[in-house]
Amino acid sequence: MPRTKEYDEAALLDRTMETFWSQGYDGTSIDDLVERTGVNRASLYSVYPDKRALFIAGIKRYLDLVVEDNIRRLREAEPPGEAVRQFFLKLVDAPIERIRRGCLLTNSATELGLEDAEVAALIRGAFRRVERALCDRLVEAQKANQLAAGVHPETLARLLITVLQGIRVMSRVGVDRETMRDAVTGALSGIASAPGTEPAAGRQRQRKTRAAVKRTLATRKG
Amino acid sequence: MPRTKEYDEAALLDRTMETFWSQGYDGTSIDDLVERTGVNRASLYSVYPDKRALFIAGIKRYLDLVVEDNIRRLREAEPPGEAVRQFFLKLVDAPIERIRRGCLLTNSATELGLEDAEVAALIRGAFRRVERALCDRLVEAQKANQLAAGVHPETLARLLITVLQGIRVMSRVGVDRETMRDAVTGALSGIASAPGTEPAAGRQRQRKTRAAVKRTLATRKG
DNA sequence: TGCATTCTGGAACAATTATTCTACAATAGC
DNA sequence: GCTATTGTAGAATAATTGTTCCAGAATGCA
Repeated sequence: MPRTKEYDEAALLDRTMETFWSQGYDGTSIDDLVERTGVNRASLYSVYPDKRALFIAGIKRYLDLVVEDNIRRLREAEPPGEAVRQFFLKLVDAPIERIRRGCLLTNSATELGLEDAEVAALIRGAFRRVERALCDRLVEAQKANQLAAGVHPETLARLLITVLQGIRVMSRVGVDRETMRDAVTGALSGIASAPGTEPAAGRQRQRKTRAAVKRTLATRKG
Repeated sequence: MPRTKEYDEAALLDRTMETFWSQGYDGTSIDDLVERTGVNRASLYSVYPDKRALFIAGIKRYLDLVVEDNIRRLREAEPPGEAVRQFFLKLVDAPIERIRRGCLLTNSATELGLEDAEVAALIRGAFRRVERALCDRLVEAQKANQLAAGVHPETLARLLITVLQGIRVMSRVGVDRETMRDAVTGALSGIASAPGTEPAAGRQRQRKTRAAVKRTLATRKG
């Protein structure tokens, strides 16, 4: 009986997610969404009761697509130590536009805080899922002798999600890659960098080459 | 000749800073500022040309008060390793309202990104100042044998500002203190916890007591 | 006591906001 | 082809936004 829809629901979700991701919650107007999704105002409101619902749908889309994809990458790469390492190196070596966008969860966390309890819970849940995935791989890495025996995987995993969030903040305001790479290097110092290699005792690994130190000092002046 | 002002400029700045800190840039209206500062709209506009200028004034106030105070604490405490340690422990043990507010710089970084180049530069500058202060103390700590010789202070300093930002994100959405304390513990694992004590080799220090592990596991379920 | 000058309170304005409404268009089954 | 039903386009609404304006109030110096 009804007239058929002219828009694609998946595409609508993707565009909604992207818009909130780039512009934030307050920074995105319904008009923006109408324009970016190509879907009419009335149609938007026929599916979602209000702006907040659209936002939550965008967040959930982000969880399903971006976060789950990251977790999959983390879980599937081998060996485990290298999976964790590559996960963080990719973070700072991503294309510049991707870096500048940051993370929808990080951006929403600071923008909304605990103002919206449901959103906050979604964000905390995602942090936990990533933490758990990191922890699992660190346990494996330790068994495979890619992580120093004295390290507590849970503690390191919690350091790592924190570093992840920190990187996302700094990358938003154009902090240089070298600084972020150093942060990652420091955080990963307990993990063997070459597969199967005995990990260096703790932070020994993070000593720089002379060239790297020079680069760092040069950056200082700028 | 003129009529005397009825408001206090320092108080105006403080209230402006606090309002943007709690509510963000987009989340704060001029009406909010009029109400919270007690200063009339016309008076506000007679001193600052627009909302953005008020915001930048608030940011600068934050730099002068909060950031400088943090840096002073970091620079003056002794011994150096303990100064760094206490700096981060205080961060996660702060009163709950303080925790929930997060950091004006972190919040602004994710909200505005590079949209406003001047704001972004102010934020990056502050990050750099803190990083430098951390680095200086780490160099001292290393000389005093409170930091393992193999650790590169600059690298660790960069890890630490990143962790600082990450904590500020997670504390906004109510991540439990235990998680954040673990992150800090992990980040500080190379620093001797008792003054004058030989630092543990790298991450050895972060092994938990049995009680702490139990607490962690209990948290998992909730 | 004036008068120039600055501050203050709030009205006024135009733009933008989220949301609702109304008129119309397109389809599916009769 | 009619009609019930759903989608669409955009006008309408009411609230809020940042900003400007104006009439009056208070001061310091002549």
